[in-house]
Amino acid sequence: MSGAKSASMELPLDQILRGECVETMRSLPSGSVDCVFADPPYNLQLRGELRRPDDTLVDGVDDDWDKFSDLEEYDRFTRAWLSEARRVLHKDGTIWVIGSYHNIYRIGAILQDLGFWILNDIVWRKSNPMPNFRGRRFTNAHETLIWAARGQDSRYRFNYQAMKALNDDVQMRSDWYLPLCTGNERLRNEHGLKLHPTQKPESLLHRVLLASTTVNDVILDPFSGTGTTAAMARRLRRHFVGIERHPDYVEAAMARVAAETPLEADTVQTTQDKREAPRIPFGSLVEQGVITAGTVLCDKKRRVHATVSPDGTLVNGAKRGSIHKLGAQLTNAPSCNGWTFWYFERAGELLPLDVLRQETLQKTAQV
Amino acid sequence: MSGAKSASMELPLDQILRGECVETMRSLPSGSVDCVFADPPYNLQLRGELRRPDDTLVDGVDDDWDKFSDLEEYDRFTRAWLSEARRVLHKDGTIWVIGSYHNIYRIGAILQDLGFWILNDIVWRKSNPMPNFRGRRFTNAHETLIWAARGQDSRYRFNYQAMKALNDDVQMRSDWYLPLCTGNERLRNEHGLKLHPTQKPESLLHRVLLASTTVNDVILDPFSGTGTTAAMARRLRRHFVGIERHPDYVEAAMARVAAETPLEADTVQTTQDKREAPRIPFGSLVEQGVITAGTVLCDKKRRVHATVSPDGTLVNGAKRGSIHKLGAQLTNAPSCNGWTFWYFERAGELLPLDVLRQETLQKTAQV
DNA sequence: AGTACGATTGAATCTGACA
DNA sequence: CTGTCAGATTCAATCGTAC
Repeated sequence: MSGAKSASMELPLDQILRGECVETMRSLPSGSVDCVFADPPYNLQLRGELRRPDDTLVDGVDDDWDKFSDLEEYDRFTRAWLSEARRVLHKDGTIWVIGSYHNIYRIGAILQDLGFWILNDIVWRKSNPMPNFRGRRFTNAHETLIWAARGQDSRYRFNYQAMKALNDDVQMRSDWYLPLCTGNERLRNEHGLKLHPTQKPESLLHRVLLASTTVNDVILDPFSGTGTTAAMARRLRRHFVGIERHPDYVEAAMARVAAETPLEADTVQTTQDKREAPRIPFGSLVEQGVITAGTVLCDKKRRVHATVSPDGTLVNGAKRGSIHKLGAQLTNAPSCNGWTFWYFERAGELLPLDVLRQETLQKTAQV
Repeated sequence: MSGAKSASMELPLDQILRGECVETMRSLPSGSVDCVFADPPYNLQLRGELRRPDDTLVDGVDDDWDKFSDLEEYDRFTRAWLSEARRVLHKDGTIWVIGSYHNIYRIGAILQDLGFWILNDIVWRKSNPMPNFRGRRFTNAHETLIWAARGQDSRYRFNYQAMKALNDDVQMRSDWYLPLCTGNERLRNEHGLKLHPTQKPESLLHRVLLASTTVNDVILDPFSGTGTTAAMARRLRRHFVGIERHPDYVEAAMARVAAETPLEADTVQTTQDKREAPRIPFGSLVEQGVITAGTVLCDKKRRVHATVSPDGTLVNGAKRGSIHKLGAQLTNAPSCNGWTFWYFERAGELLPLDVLRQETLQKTAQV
């Protein structure tokens, strides 16, 4: 993506801006960020205090920033910041919003109303959730992230192969199993108490950024908090713009970012999608003599055959076409990937054409 | 609960009523059912045909009942049936609604607007979801159920101990891992094709009814379909009222219910489901910082080396792959167990990766 | 009878570059 | 805007058939 970078010179890059989220976003140029990650107030409607079975008090979220008089006010607030976020987002960009059942249905509906196009909802399954102390409901063991493109026709980024690699070579699913942010990772004040009530784990942002952004992309976090998004952006060599109202959080987040060492440029690279690899026309392999005209190809089960022409087309009797077209035609399929359909013989072994393409790619990449 | 039973004499008990859902609900007395389970149209908005990589066609949901002109029409429809459902529901009753990201945010917001009080959202994690064939999104591997009381002050039923027993004596969480409805359980027509495109698994309704109703309670299902709710109600000795528009489905559902034998009253709460085997992808260790990107691994005799990438692949020169694939490649072996092949250094000692996996497993035993 | 392998299938908002 | 075409893309289960 990074179509957004041309406008990025006006962006205050790699900073946490202290200010109200909507007002501050108004100062940012339109279409200037590649991705938004937002962890807005949850509108938790806790009635009174909550105690554990041993009578200790649960430190719930009761900060002022999480208080809204009613659903309508929460909706107005949500519509305001999501509208600004959409303006600032590049047309091919995506947005992530995390929430719980208290607020995620308001968020999701308003996202759709504003024209965002939902791509997935992701369930963050907590390995160590807080138990339900009263035994009146199911243990609330997950939070929901909505991942949406700016619009229905956005050509958004999804690093499919990197996600697949991250999950032992099977497709990454919409349910993610990750622990809460605890221990050393959790920022604490001078009394050893948690600095922020809802600090998100780095592993969550690591996966979000790895899935939907690339190196040097700009990520906007309008509710920056302790700066997990910013820190992970720096670690993964992305850029960030954070917005945060509370000066203590701004300070803590910038210190955290400063302590973060970016990964080496060559180790931050992930498994590439084939769509992004340089395209090699089959004909160029014939030109380069990687495969010679006259070679007879067949499919894996040697049911159909074809001969390579000097112009890179294949010939079977009166039929002629690209490796894809002829493969589709001979199998009566609507389409065909000729690279994996056609095989050639080398040292008595049947190998797919794709092997030749990979070998050529590696040779040219070394230069 | 069963506070609803006084009014149940006017209810057509244990029948599937043929008719439109809103109109038919109007004929039911107010406050007369203890629980509602609803599986409304999802408004999928599929745009074209979809083929698997092997060129077979995916049989998508293209039924007329799932077509709406726009979100506004879907919202009107949703508000209408949820309003009637709320009227028919006893003041201490609860409602379950299942959906996907296409519709669940509309549903959740309207539930809240109408005064329902959300108790949990439940994630049905599918053990065998359909993959994402184009590699453009995460595998859509879950659906969401919202569980809500009629109002904030409802004294609703939740069978906490039964749920705990069902879950090996630990609190039941909000994420449920259950297979799709397939095989013999799936109703089929005379051609062996699925009778209904979206039949829900019995295990799901089993858990829903066991959690939130008691023997002899009345459950209303306004989108009855193949009658999974009705069948499970009968099996668990509850009563049901179904509503279904299509006469074929009404007939099939009633036959299905007739074939269902109620459990003996004393065995109703003994069913137990299997647990999921724990699996830790190597990539998740990178995400969680158990091992950091850039770390150099080697084999036991330090003959080959590789560097850890952020997506959990290993890199050696131009070669990249999972811990298993790269190990196999570098040793020219047909396969390789990367967990025992690769070693890292800790306190001057060379330890296999498997040590990290074991340590992580112990810390976060998956449910 | 038991095992091996192939065919089938599931609520899916499922491509993108270039002329 | 439309049209064309290269070419990227699947996991878990169940069921039927062959051996």
